Amino acid sequence: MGDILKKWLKQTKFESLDQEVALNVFVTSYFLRTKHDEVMSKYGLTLPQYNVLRILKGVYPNGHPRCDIISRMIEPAPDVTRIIDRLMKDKLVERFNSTEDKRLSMTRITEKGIKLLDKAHPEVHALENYISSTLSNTEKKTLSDLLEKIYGSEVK
Amino acid sequence: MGDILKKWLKQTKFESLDQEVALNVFVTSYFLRTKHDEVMSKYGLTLPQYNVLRILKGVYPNGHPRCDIISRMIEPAPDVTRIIDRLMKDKLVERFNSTEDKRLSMTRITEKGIKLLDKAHPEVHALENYISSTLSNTEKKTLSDLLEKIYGSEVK
DNA sequence: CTAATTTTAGTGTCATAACACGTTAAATTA
DNA sequence: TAATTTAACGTGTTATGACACTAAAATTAG
Repeated sequence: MGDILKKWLKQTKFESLDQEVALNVFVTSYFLRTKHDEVMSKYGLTLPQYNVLRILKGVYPNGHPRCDIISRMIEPAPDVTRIIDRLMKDKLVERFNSTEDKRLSMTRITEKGIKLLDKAHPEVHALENYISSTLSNTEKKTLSDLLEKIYGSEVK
Repeated sequence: MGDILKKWLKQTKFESLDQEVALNVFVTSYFLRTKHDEVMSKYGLTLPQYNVLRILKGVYPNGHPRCDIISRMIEPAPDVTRIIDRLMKDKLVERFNSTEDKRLSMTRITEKGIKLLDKAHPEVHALENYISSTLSNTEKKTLSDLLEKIYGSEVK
């Protein structure tokens, strides 16, 4: 029980089962995040940049106001303005103003941005499928259910 | 299935079950990390700082060389030197040189550092127990096992 | 219909993180 | 034993993140 986690952290024991679960979530997340990050950096993207592009691709050819982008991110970043600035510099997204609500700064992914995502897609997919090699379908569903229980109480 | 995750990300569907699991790990991690971070900031600590202190407390009254600290961290930080610098400034840790291996820069937690951890401990504990309210003991073990399967293949 | 409040973005500043390089000491090899 | 390789740190630089503040537009309250 927990031998793999112990090896990772080079610890011999944990304070509680709850601590062990929490640590396992952190370590797994770090593990997958790092792998994901390595893939994206091959395409010149940081993880937050990739996430913004992914969100924008979902509504293409429409755009999203900044606030919407933040609320859809896995890890909401306070500094989306500058993330978009950098994506703009690479011409992966473009900005335009909403006519209905003049406060809104809309961002749309460009053709170039979509092409980049498409190019990276197989590798991202392969990474997600990496999980396949270790878990059965039933296990994946169980895992998802258990994780959702943890943060579910605070999702409205 | 996955309704909670869909709400969090304001998405209506996922590409695959594997993607869903990965996203769930990320979201759960973000959720717990943020809560953890909020607790630690009350005590003037960042998450990496807390982790370094926690590791050093484990070997007190001995110290650890920098490289050992990194390898025991949940999220190995490349910049541990400066993290330690800041902890030094607050007199929460102290440095000394190893006599056996003169390359090693050893760090030891101070009394003040231990006192700070002890003070924060109940709240950290409460946070870990937060998971208790949503999962049974059996579920916690299942969850830990499944998570370890994901990253286990690369732990030696 | 006006004034106060809320929402949304952007900017300036400071702290932190990431990355590459240089230095020293230990370990290994010739 | 000398030369080379490896390991461990620290530092300088650049990029990114966090946070507070400002401005503009929309919404709500009176």
